[in-house]
Amino acid sequence: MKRNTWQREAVREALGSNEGFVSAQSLHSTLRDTGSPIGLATVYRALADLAVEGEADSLQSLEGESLYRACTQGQHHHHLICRNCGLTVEIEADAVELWAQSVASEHGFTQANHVVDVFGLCAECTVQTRLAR
Amino acid sequence: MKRNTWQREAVREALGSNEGFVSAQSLHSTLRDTGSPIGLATVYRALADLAVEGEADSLQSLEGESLYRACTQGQHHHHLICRNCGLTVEIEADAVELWAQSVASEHGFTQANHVVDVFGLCAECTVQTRLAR
DNA sequence: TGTATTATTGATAACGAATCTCATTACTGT
DNA sequence: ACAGTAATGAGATTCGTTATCAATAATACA
Ligand SMILES: [Mn+2]
Ligand SMILES: [Mn+2]
Ligand SMILES: [Zn+2]
Ligand SMILES: [Zn+2]
Repeated sequence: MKRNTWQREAVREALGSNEGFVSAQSLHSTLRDTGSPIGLATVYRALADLAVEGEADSLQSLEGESLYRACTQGQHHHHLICRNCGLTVEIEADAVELWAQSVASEHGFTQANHVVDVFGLCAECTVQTRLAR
Repeated sequence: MKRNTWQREAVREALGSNEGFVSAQSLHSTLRDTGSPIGLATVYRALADLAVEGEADSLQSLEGESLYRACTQGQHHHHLICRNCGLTVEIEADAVELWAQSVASEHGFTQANHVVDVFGLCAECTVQTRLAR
C-alpha cells in the first residue's frame, strides 16, 4: 500500500509554493536550502508520482529537461510559459483538442495524444529584456 | 567558410532515406551498418546544422530525446508521429498558429513560439498491436 | 503497545544523450 | 602545390535521470 512520508509532503508543498515550472534538481536545491535533508532520488520519485496522480503537470523544456508544476485544474489543459522566469499561465482550448483529435483520425492514427506548449517572454520579462540593452 | 564533406552528405542522405523521425544515435548506427566510418560527434553536428539551415525538422521525443527528419516543406508546420514506428505526417494548421499567437499576446507575452506535436499509432501499427494480444 | 511486514528512503553507482577536447585530417582559394 | 583553417573523430566529460541495495520507518495487526 501507499505510505505517507514527510518527504512526499515536502515535495508537494515546495511545488505548490512555486509560481512556475521547475526541475527536480532545482526543487531539491530549494528544499535543501530550507534545511530539509531530503534526498535527490526521493524528489525525482515524488515528482513522478505526483504527475501520475494528476497532482502535478509535467513537460519537457525546450532543452529536453523535465519540468514540474503543481496542477490546480483537474481537467486537461496546456500552458503558456515564460522562457525567462518560468511564469506559467494555464490555458484551455477546446478548438485545439478537437483539431488534434481530427488530424489524427483523418490519417488513420489511433490512441492519439498531443504536446501543445506556448513559450514566450512574460510582460515583466519583456520590459527587463528591453532595459538590459 | 562552410566546407563540403562526404560526412555531411552521408547524413543528409541517410536522413532523406528514412520515413520518420530518428535519433542521432540511431542514424549513426545505420550509417555504421552500411560501412560508413563516420563519427558520432559528426552526426550530431551535421544534424544540428541541417536543422538550423531548415533542411531538417527536429523535435523532442516524449522521453526528451532529440529526433530529426528530412524536411520537405519549406514553410512552418507540425507533425503527426507514430509512437511505434516513427512514421510521420507533416501537417499545417493556420488555425493553431493564430491561436498560439493570440493566446500569448492576450496574456502580455512577447516573442512567442510553440511546440505542437500529435503522437499516436499509425493505421498499420494499430493493426499489429491488436494482433499481438 | 509491541511487533512483523514491507514500502520508502538516500548515498552512491550506473546509465545514456549530448557536448567538449584537441591532435589529425582534408577542403578551398590562391 | 601549398598555406590556412574548417571539419573530423576517438575519447573524455558533463549532466539529467534511473538503478542498487542496505537502512529506515510507515502501517497492519496480534
Ligand atoms: Mn490538449
Ligand atoms: Mn505552428
Ligand atoms: Zn517572465
Ligand atoms: Zn506506426
